[in-house]
Amino acid sequence: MAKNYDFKTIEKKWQEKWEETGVFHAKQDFTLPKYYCLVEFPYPSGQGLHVGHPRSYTALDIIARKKRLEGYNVLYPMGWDAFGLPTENYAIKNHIHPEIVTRDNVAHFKQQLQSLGFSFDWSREVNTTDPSYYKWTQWIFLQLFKNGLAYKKEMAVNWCTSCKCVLANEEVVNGVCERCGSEVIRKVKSQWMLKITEYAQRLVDDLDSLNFIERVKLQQRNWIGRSTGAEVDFTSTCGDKITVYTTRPDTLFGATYMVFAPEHPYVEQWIKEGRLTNVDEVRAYQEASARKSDFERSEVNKDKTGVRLQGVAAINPVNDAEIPIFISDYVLISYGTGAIMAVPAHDTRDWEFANAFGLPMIEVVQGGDIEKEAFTDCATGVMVNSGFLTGLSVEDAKVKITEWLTEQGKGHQKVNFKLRDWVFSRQRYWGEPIPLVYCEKCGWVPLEESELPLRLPEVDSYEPTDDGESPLAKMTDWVNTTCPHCGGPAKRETDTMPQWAGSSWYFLRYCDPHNDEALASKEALAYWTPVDWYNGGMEHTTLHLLYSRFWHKFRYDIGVVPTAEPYQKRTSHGMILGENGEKMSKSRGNVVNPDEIVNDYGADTMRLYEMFIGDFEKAAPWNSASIKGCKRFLDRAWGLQDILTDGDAYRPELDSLMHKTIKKVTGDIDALKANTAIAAMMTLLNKFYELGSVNKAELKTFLLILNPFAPHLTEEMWSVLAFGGTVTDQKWPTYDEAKCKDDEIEIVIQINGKIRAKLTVAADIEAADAIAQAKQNERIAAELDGKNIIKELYVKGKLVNIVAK
RNA sequence: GCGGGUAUGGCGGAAUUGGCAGACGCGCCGGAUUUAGGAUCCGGUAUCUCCGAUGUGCAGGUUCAAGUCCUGUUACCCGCACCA
Repeated sequence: MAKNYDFKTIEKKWQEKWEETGVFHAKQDFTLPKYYCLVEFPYPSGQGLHVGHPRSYTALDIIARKKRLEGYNVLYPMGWDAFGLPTENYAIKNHIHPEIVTRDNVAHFKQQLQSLGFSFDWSREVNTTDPSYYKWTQWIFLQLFKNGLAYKKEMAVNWCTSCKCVLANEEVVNGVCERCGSEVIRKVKSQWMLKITEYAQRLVDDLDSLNFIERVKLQQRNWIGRSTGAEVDFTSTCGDKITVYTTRPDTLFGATYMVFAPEHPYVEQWIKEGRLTNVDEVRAYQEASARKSDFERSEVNKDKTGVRLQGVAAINPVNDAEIPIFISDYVLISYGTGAIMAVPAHDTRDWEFANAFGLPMIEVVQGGDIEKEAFTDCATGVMVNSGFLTGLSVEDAKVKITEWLTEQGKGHQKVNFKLRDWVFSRQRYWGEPIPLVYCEKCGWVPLEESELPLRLPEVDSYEPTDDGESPLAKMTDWVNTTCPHCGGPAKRETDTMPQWAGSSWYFLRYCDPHNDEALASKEALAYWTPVDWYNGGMEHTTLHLLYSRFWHKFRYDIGVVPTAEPYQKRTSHGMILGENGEKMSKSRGNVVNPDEIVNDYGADTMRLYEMFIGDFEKAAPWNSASIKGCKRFLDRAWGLQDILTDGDAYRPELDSLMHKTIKKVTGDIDALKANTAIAAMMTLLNKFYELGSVNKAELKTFLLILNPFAPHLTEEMWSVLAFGGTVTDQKWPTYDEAKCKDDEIEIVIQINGKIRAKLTVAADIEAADAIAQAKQNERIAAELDGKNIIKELYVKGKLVNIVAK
């Protein structure tokens, strides 16, 4: 009898051996076929690893290990996205430098990851807080700045009252801070912005060429929010040109009023020019809406409010009709032109507003009942009351009116995006310093590239300030510097970059992590990029994933990288929930600690369980009891040693099952269906025990296909049984398609679609024979007695169905 | 409100093209072994009025045949949310 499998000793032994031999280091040989597997590098929080992390890491570890056995030069790296607020807050609270906190957290995370036996290439570990790393983050920022894609702007931003920091639009969820859940208010501040909107079109279009799961593509498309419509120029009664954006230019004849966002510049202008007769009322409304948070402003089912601008009206270019102008906060200054033409008969919001204010409606598309609700259907309606558009379909009318507007010089087709520019500065300490200085004479001036990295200075206090200044602002020695351009006195930018900066290019650094001359060498980038398979969380779809695609496209444009897209394939894992089906959290008390699982059951069991838990893409609740099944399976696999016999070929009775299992496991790994791959291996193992033996050829194959899932146990058995070398030296087993088919199959015989008998027949039996044999069956014959056969059919390899009355 | 997804035993979940629903695992029941507990091994396990019928959220439909396709509907989850 083999001794019990001592996972603690054996797993440690192999982990040390892998580290010692560097067997998982990507090879520097650029002639080999390559495969780049990537998982999102973690933020090394003080809490340590969450059981959710290994779900993603194990899935791609399986891919990486299999690809290596298939002969690929695999890059499967790991690193640390280590800038960020929790570290800074912990540092403030405990009076420890964030660098120390980061170092300790990284050490803990690394030890935890290594205890799970992932085949990461640790020689390429990167850390975003390392000056030799953020040197290149700063370098990329400088290129953005030099190319006009970074600009500073005074604007209303999202301000987290607890983090005391600006948030990107993407970081505000339901009006509260994505990170801490505190209230987010609007604050006017001068901010660094990145022109992601300049790439909106390409970010949408290029999705088509990528192998991303559909829900990721869809979410990015919706977030970018492209719409095609027209800009139409109205005229004010005092001669100003008022441009509005609409996706329904066909309804132009139905415009009965116009609405401006309260912040629209014409309001200010007309007040100055003394054209408005109700200035007090207008001012009051402007102030009231300015006080509201974004959240209040966007609350659903809110009654429409607004104020008419008395003294000025707009003139419709298509029929010279004079229509009133209102300001209302349902029109946003940040989208389109900040002004709309209102067509209450055919737009729900305009309909509500018109009803609240008793404004007239003109039906211009027939087909609905505008007394009851706005008729917004574009597909079925016919134009009415619309001059030269009358009688056309909506689609034709759109084309015709746009042509007309263009000819008349009163408008043109226009594409708009919901995506807004990226608010890039943060008023915090623990981030990359922005390498710019402000000179009274020269304005914003970039540091010389030779000055990079611009290191974070030591500060006395990391406390954020209530006035919205970065803690760095207090470091006058650091702030006061000289202008690289004119040599005069200048001040450094004291805001830092958001956490998304370092993660927008880390996958490039892995290709060549120790390069001093460039973010990575051209040769390494040409060989390794794009990433072949990237797995990560859905929560990053409109954050990290979108930001890094934007940065990558920019780098492509300036010739730094060889591809327009960073990631060829993107998948996303479901969350692991607590045992009660709720999200794991400290406050719910349902957190599972991965260290305990590894300690009690071993890394291989943990890996196997995380893959067996369910559909990889879906959320799955943790179940402590089920882990036992995985442990049992591995113990039984270990026990195969006791029933091992000689044999260099699969035994005939197992031949077909062996080939089928290889096929199933191979296909399922590629399709990210580890759960059914494991089920197939369990079935095979059960078969070995049922037969009471396994021969060498069979066991070798079994260990090879199990290896990516349970690398420690399989290596140990391979070694103990002296199969030669290590599993990592072997080739992934192949299967013979012909042998995956059975000679004899069982088919079902149905009468009127109900199963009445089963029959074993040759796999290649002809339909007529199958039906004939079916009818000879006693039971079938009895059932058919006295009935008329209406129809007989044979589905190859499946069933015979006889329809009879 | 808009967009997307999900719904299958006591539980987690299987089921390429419509073709034996419930693979695999957990749990449970029975047995063996064991001083005992645990572990292990063997057998069983959708439901019911049990030689037959019924069963994949609910109601219809198409088909020889529906978890799978179509129409309607409910519940839950995720994303967006006055984007003109």
